[in-house]
Parts: sequence; structure tokens; C-alpha cells
Amino acid sequence: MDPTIKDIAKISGYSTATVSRVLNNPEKVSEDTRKEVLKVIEKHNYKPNQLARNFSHNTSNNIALFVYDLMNPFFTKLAKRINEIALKNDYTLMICDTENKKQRELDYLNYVRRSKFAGLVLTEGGFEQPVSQLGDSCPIVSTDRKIQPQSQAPVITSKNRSGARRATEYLVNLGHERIGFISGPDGISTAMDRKNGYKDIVKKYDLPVDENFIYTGDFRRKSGIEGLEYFLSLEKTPTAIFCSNDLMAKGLLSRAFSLNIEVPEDISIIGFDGVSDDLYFDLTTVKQSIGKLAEEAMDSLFSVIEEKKFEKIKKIPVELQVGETCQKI
Amino acid sequence: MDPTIKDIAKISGYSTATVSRVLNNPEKVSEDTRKEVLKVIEKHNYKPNQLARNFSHNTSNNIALFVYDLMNPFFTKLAKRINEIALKNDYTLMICDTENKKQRELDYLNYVRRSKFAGLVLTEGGFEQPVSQLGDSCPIVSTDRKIQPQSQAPVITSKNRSGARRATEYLVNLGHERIGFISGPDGISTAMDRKNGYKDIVKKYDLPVDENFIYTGDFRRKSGIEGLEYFLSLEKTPTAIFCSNDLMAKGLLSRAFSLNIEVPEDISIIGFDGVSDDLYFDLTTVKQSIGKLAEEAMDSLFSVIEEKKFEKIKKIPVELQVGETCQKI
DNA sequence: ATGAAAGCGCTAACAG
DNA sequence: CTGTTAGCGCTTTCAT
Repeated sequence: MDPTIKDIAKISGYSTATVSRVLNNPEKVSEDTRKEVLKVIEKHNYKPNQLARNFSHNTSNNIALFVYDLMNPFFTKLAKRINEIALKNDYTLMICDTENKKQRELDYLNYVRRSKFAGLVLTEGGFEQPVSQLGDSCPIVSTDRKIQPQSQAPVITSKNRSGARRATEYLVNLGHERIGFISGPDGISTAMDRKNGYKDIVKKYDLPVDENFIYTGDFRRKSGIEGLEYFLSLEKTPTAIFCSNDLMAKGLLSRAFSLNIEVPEDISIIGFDGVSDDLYFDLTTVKQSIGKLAEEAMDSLFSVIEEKKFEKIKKIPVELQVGETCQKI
Repeated sequence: MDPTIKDIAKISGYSTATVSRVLNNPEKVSEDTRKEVLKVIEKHNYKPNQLARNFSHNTSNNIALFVYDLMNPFFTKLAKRINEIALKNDYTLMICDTENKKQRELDYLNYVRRSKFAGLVLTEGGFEQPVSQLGDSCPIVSTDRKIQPQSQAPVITSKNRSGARRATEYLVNLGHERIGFISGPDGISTAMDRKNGYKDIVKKYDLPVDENFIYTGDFRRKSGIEGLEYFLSLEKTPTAIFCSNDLMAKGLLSRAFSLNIEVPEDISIIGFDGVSDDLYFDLTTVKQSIGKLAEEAMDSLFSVIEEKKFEKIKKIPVELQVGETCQKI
């Protein structure tokens, strides 16, 4: 049986309050006492019961991260980075993989509430209302997901729209005019932002494309495959395709490969995210700084937790990473 | 402020004990009472405080999963599947990404202990002793990781050795003799098992290879790249390479691609895991059943938690998945 | 079937 | 600087 604080108190001859102070406010205890108590703690390998601590404080030291697909390397990387930061700050991270299931999300939100999580990091996802159910019972920060406007939670987001503009314009500068776009799902703000960035450039240069040049996918690999097939079925096929995330670009590339379509000779491809280091050739893509995103998000979250002030919205720059999947036309 | 059980008791006119029973042992409460209490609970949107509950029980409903690299899709998939099972059984999962850092592992173990986790699922990892530090304070099940022999914890593992034999023999049957092997790190039992399976076949057919045909990697992508480069530097290069996991196979394939080495025309490649669905061509590989692994692991864990009996060791079959990266010679 | 009350381990307000 | 003590919200034993 693990020793409790009472045991340590009894053995060391001090009160539980003193033992507690040794652990939490060592400066309030005399040097000698501290040493004595610590010796007893060591000797009996005493570890404070975290459950009791949490209960006593009525908050846990847990932070939740909501993602809708942990298999997406963007989220995996984000999770890893956020976990690191959480640990460094004596928090612990629970990854809540909603798998885009509303019930799952609700269950998790409930759990976060009932377990008095210290904080919650949202990422883009399909559902809006559920979060509001949390009320203000838990500090929230949102990365990429625009939550309801009246919410006071800070939002950290990459410059999706300007990144998409940059990518599209890059293709234009290479001489492309018939540029296809594979979008993420409607209703997800990053998807919309990127689509709008694309449209901005279409308009700016008055490109000869219409709505048929936009294929709406779901940010998964398979959408890239289907997207390519769709574009190939058009009468006038595009000379370049901008995939609004890397996963779809990967799907598309693999399909192109199996169809013996050469990239970039036959068609130029550009992605978004910058998480695909496992490709056979360098994907040209718009790279998000996941590290920066994570840091700023956690920074903001800690500010909310500690009730310090914070910026309502932070935009993280993105950068065009030129690979080998686009060429002049 | 969230209502507590006391509030509900007061409002409904019953005692806290009754309210508690309504929630936890409804059968011990009369129908009428139950309905009344439930109505009050509904009305005030009462959610039992999980921290108090945990504290009262002196266990949390958390299960920990230790992995050393969440970016490895094998672990990501395993984590997803285990998470699902945990949730279905009213547990919650915390993924502990040790990143192969000893201190990280120690910290997590400590946390698991202090927080009275309901259970712990281990996967292969570099360190042995740390776990023992837990003592018997928490039910453990191990997938793939052989923990110290005196441990009573159940071990769930794929048939690594016979899978590796199968793969190697497959290459032999295709006419290959100079078969290279890229191993995982020494000290990891799955890596050793696979290596031994390879060696079994080398011996069985008396293949003309020596220790130089074994390159020791670390299960990461980069090892595959380096492995290929190593083998190409040999005087007599192999006609086939068996990579002991898919990630390394992917690395190798991408390097081959950029070196204009044709697979399988120039060299046959086979992997292990069966998690690479995002390749440009089908990797021939030994497929582990991650679903089965997860299910059996959780099954065993629940048995330990509930102090039911369990099998000490379960071996999960693997299956050769023939793709397009091997050919007759 | 229901209630009273003790107790889980720790923290923190208060007193000295 | 240190001790006493009251609670945190829920579960559970023991009465009734």
C-alpha cells in the first residue's frame, strides 16, 4: 500500500500541513524541517496521490486536445508538439480523437467538463454547437477552428487564405491558367479560407475556370484520388491542381503514378500543410509552421488559465515550399 | 457553478446516498424515487464530478498507452483502435508518447502511479527496468514488449518470428538468394524476433549471405534510406531486401525511386506491419492484425482489472500480403 | 428502499 | 514556522 501524507506526517513527527507545504510551498518551511521531511518522503518513496490533489483543487492538470483524425500527420505532429509543451509545464495531455462523430465529440466534451480539465485545445472540426455546451467551465483555445463569434476564446490560425493565394499565384506565374482546386469540406473554416484564397487569384487574373474546377473533398487521402479522376473526366482538363491539403495531394499523386501520368511533366501539383516528408518526390506545398501553431496555442491557453490577458487572434505565417511537383508551362 | 450531489439531494428531497444510487445502482432504488431524482438531475443538468468519483474509488477510469513514436502509423492505428475499445467500456485513454526518452517514460510511469490509472498498455520500447518501478500498483498488459520474465502481466504479440520466416522464404521461393535484412534496434524484442526469423531461413537454405547482409536500423524511415545506401555500397549487392517494418521500407523505396532504381525490376522489397496504405505501389509486406492486437490486449487488460483469469501470452497470426514490390529472379 | 455518517488524501484558512 | 481542522463531492457501510 502506498504511503499517504498522514503516514509521512506521523513518521516524520510533523503535521500533514507541513508535509504538504514541503511539497508545494517549500519556502514556507524551515530548512531543517524540510530536509527531515524530505528524507522520510524519500525513504518511503511517497508519491502524493494525484486524484486527491485534483479533487482538492477541483481541477485536474489535464489538457484536452480535440482532433478529428489522428491519422492525419498534421494532427499527429501537432499533438506531439502540444504534448511536449504541456508536459514541460506540468500538464498532461489527453488526445480526444473525435473521428468526426458528433456523439464522440459530445461524450468527450462531457468528460472534459466532469473531469474539470485545466484546458481545452480545439482544432478544426465539423461541429459547432457542441463546444458551447461547455459554457465557461473550461479555458479554451482554438487552433484553426473558428468557434462561435461571441466566444471569448483566443483563436490561433495559419494564414490560410493568403497561403492559398500564394500557391495559386505561384502556378499562375509558371504559366498555368486552367488550375483545378480540390477543396476540404464545406463548413470547415480552413477549407473555406483556402478556397477563397484560390478564388481571389482566379478573379485577380481572370482565369478561364469556373465552378467545375473546384472539386470538394474531405481532406482525406481518398479525396485526392477521386479529385484527380474527376478532373480527368472534364472536357478541358486542368494543367495544374492545387490540393488544399497534403493528404489529398498524396492520394492524387499516387493515383497519377498508377495512371502513368507524369508529375510535373503532365500536370503540376501543389499541396498545403507541409507535413509530407515521406513522399517519393518533394511535394511543392504551402507549409504551415506546426511548431509555432502549437506554441502560440499553448501560450494563449496558459494565459487564459492564469487569467492573464491574451490576443484574441493570432495569425501564423505560412511559407511556400518549392518542391518538384510544379513546372513551367 | 455546477450543481453537486448535495444540491440534487436537497432539491429532490432525498439523501445524497439515494441520488448516488440512482446513478450507480438504479436497481436498488424504487421506480418512483428514481424517476423523481432523474427529473431533478435533468432539470439542473447535473453531471457527477469525476474527480470526486475517482478520488472516492481511489482509481481513475484512465488507461495509459505507452508508445515510443506516435508518428509511426502502426502506433497511431493501434492507439485509435485501443481508444475506441476503451471508450466503449467507459474508460478513457491517455497516449503516453515516450519518444524513446527514458526520463519521459519515467515521468509517465510516475504519473500513472500517482493518478491511479486503471490500466496500462505497453508496446515495445527501449527500456526495461522503469516499468518494474510501478510494482503491482496498476494492471499491465504488454503488446509486443516482452517485459521482465517474472512479471505476471499478459503479453500479446504478433507472430513476428514466423512472419519473418514467411517473408524470407517467400523471397527464396522467388529465386532470391542474396537477401539483405534491415533490422530494428537491438534490444527490442520484435526486432530480434524478426531478425531471428530471417536468420532461420538463411540457415535453412544455407543462403550465401553473412552478417554484412544485416543492416541495423531503428525502425524509422531514415533507416530505410541509409540501409539501401549501405547495401548498394557492398561489393555483392542483394537482389532483395527485407525491411523489418514498413516505415523503413518506405524510406528505402523513396530513396530507390530518386536513384532511379526500379522496384521490383532491379530489386525486390518486402516490409513488415501492413500499415502503409499510402504508397505509390503496393508494398509486399507481412501484415499484422492491429485490430486483433488491440482487441486481445484490451481483453486481457480488462481481465486483469477485474481479476479474472487470463492467458499469459497470446500470439496473433500475421499474414503475407503480396503487393507489387517483389518479383521472380 | 432509504438515510446518516464516515471516510477517501490533500489543501488552505486560521490560529498560535 | 507549524499545527489544527474543515472541507472538497462522492461512495458505501450500517442502521432503520
